[in-house]
Amino acid sequence: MASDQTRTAILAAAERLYADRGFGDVTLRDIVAEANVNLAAVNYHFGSKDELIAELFVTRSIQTNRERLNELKAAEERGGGRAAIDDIMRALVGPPLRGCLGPNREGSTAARFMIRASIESVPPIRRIKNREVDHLRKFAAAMRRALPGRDEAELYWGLHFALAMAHHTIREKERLLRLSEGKCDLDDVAGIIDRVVTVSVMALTHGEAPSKPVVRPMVAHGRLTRQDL
Amino acid sequence: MASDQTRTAILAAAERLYADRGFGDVTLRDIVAEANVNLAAVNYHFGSKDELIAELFVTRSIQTNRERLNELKAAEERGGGRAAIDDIMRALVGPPLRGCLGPNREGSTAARFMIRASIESVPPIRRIKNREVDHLRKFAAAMRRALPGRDEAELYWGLHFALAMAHHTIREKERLLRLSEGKCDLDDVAGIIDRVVTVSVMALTHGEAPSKPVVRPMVAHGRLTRQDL
DNA sequence: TTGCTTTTCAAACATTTGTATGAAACTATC
DNA sequence: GATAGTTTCATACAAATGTTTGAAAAGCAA
Repeated sequence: MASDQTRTAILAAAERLYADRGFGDVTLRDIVAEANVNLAAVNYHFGSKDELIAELFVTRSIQTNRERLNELKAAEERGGGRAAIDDIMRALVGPPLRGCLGPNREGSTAARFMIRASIESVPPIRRIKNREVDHLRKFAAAMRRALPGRDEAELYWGLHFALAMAHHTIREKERLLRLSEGKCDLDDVAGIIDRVVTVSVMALTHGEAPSKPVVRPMVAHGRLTRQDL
Repeated sequence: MASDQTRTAILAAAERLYADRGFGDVTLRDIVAEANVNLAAVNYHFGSKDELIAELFVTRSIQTNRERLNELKAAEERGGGRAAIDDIMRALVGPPLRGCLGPNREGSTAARFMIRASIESVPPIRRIKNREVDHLRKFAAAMRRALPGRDEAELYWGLHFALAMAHHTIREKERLLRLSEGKCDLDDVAGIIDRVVTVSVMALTHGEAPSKPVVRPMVAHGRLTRQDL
């Protein structure tokens, strides 16, 4: 078996170009030029352009999903089989937020690619995203265990809003930065995660005390804290 | 001056096709065929394909923005110059949610077009969305008056999260429906607006009592209510 | 009608695009 | 080192697409 350095070079070049210029503006010829390989190599190694994009996206998605499930599992073990709702939401929104935001990730091609994939929406990526429902069901199940007796629809709305805040922050971070004239610190990823988790849990428990205080103890700037009850 | 029925026919056909099949799958030839006009008519009347898309989107955007500002103005008059935070958030998320969701809007081309524009993201639409910041500043100003002394960043985060929940609900309504197996009622627009407003206000006031109870008094299914403090 | 502007039309343009082909180069196994 | 399988390469293909053109048609004012 030959070294698949051509395959790898194509993947790296494609991810970089898509991240920088978007899916609409990058052609296969751009990619092979960047990767210094022949035009036909893409179809030889991946079958088609769409399959190349799909492979890029599933790779990163699997990464995020694995981190999510790891965090969920850890939280469940910590809680003796039943994770606290805070930790569940944190496991849900933490990985994608950490993966896409933050100053350290500034130059990360993977991060910029995932942001791009969240802004633009091309058919191969949409197809993969549609399969995400099965993955989310695991979180719905954990939430059901954490908040037994709670109306099912409420759980789904809470899950939905948590993803809304996380994804919208990733997708619209430039606009939020511009709107707030820099007052919102998009580099403080931990603080953002706390924010999203806190609001999600508030939405789910509608104001009741959470099962326990939010885990992360301190953040530099004034972020949301629970001061009710 | 001739009747611009050709212009109008193109706009209608384009909006319908884009709404149904997305921006990526619809060509100028599809549009002119649907409108029963000549291919060159698009460039004659609009200059380019992108300008046609832009005109479609600005028309609908202006509609939403006007409704928002009307609601905001009404709320400010009700409050003697200072609108309650609930009403501000409601003015922000109500119009787009009402415009895109609900069973009555099922067949509305405008609604489906705006949903599509929120899912796919093409350059001409992105350009227009970037100008939306000025519009949002008016809401930020109203929020500042409603919650004086509050940290500026907190206000922007609340605004950001409100938009996140509203837009994400519009954009991912099919997925939420599938994930919840129909348990989340996407046709109950008023209930959804209440939900988003309630959570947004909770995020902004982090658990404190709101300036007044949420306006809408009753909804059929069990939705979020404030029971804290 | 005459003359001028606006609008429509068929046709062609000029690229751009992803994909396919068939030969050449390379690699590894016997 | 011959052979079979794999990979690379230059090139061609074929189709789609937004845009342009120049003439014909339609409107309209005098």
